[in-house]
Amino acid sequence: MSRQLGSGRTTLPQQLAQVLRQRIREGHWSQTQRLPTEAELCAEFQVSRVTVRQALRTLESQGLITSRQGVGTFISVSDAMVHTGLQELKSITETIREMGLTPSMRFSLKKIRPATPDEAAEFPGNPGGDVLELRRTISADDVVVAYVHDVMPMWVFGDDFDVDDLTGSVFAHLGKHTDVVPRRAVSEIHACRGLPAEWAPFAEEPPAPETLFLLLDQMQFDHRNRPFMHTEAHFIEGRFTFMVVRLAPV
Amino acid sequence: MSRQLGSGRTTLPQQLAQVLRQRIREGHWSQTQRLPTEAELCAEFQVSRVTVRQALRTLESQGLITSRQGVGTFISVSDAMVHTGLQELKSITETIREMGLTPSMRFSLKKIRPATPDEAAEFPGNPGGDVLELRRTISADDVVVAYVHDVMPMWVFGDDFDVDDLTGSVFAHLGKHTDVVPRRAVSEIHACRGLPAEWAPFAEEPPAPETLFLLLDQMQFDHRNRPFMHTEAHFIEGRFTFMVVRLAPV
DNA sequence: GAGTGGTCTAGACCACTAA
DNA sequence: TAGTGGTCTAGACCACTCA
Repeated sequence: MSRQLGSGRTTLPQQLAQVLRQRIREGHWSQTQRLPTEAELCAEFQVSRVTVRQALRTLESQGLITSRQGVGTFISVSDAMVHTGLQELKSITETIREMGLTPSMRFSLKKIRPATPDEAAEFPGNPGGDVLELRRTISADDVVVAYVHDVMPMWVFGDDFDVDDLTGSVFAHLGKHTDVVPRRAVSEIHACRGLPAEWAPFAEEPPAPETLFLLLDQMQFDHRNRPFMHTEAHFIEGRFTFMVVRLAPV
Repeated sequence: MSRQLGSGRTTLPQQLAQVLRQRIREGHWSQTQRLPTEAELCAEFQVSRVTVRQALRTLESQGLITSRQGVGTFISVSDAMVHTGLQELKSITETIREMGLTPSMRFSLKKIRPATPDEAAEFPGNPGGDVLELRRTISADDVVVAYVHDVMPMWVFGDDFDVDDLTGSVFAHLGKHTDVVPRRAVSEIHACRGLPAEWAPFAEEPPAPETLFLLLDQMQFDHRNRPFMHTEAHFIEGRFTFMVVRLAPV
């Protein structure tokens, strides 16, 4: 049997990975824990082996499958739990959704202001020199999981931007109203006790002063390699599990 | 000019990435911050474009370069600092060495004992049922940075193993004396206050009870997808900076 | 329009595993 | 020995950037 992949905006390996991920989730191969051979996947989806292998490598880097030379390709998570690893760049709300929870978000600050000297250096080539500062509280199933502070240069939004347009996921807004496509982020990870003092005026449900946090301090870059967003996200330890799939150097 | 890559145990993209990394470090292209075109790299190293692109993708995932369609490929770190990200599987000592520091290690426990029921479930197919338990303190430039607890099934080492053989890096020992090749690891990351109580008999330079740690709790798998090592590493917050390069899904 | 990176193919050969 | 995944090539066409 042969199936037709679409010819849309996404790449073939991306589409194929999506289909295979779906089948794994649905338990298509749960009896044997084994996927079809690469040749069989080529035939079914009418794509080259390189394309199949790239899709499989994506799933492997997500920890879903592993291959053994001379043997085959196997599912490496037995249950339906599909963790999204930190090595993959996704919005926080999307990550929550993939965990099967319902994300929600409350903005406690949306402010356009001049960039500080540090911010001006972080975001070179920002005509006007203004930045948008956000503070928001993110919840999963109505339980607060993170306090997030973002700074973005105003070139991202263009001239006809109204801060009230920004209501839900920042990534979703970017996709709809701008040509900024997030491509990579560089994050530092820290352990941290208590929320920084500067949060005091903004945290509407302030955590206990001794609360432990995982701090993700990250700069995000778009498809043209422009830094477009600096995020400090404080995740309450224990309410959110971070995973990383680490692979040996190619 | 054409250069010959070796034909050794490593793949061509791997070798090419190594050469390019070296050149970046040496500042070959620091004037323009721009690498040769893909076609030029193909010609110089006598490899196909697919090979060149795979090497470039490796460097990109390490945060060293970025490409822009229609323009070129550019160096994305200006100074000689080369961070190794968490998304890459390396031994702790190697990571320390790449930061330009000198790693050292002190074992406070090396013990062969029967596996607990949990451990037996973690390591299926372990004839004899014994595990090697390690507790070690890792230092960088003689400053303690991490407390590490490892459990490994004894099949890893074979029959002629003497615990006294194990003196330095565990990964290095595996490479020399066994056929286990680390391939991937799945890590959970947590923030944590104080060292767990079970460390008390072993921590020779115990940290203050309120010390903040980043805990990496990881299971490592070898090239045949066998789980061979469970590691709980407590890193003292601030003495070690963890970075992750996060990429948008292919 | 010239040149760059982005995507995809068909096919070759090798290394490994298991029967 | 047959079948699997691992590696690599040559070449095609497209999308984007910039002069």
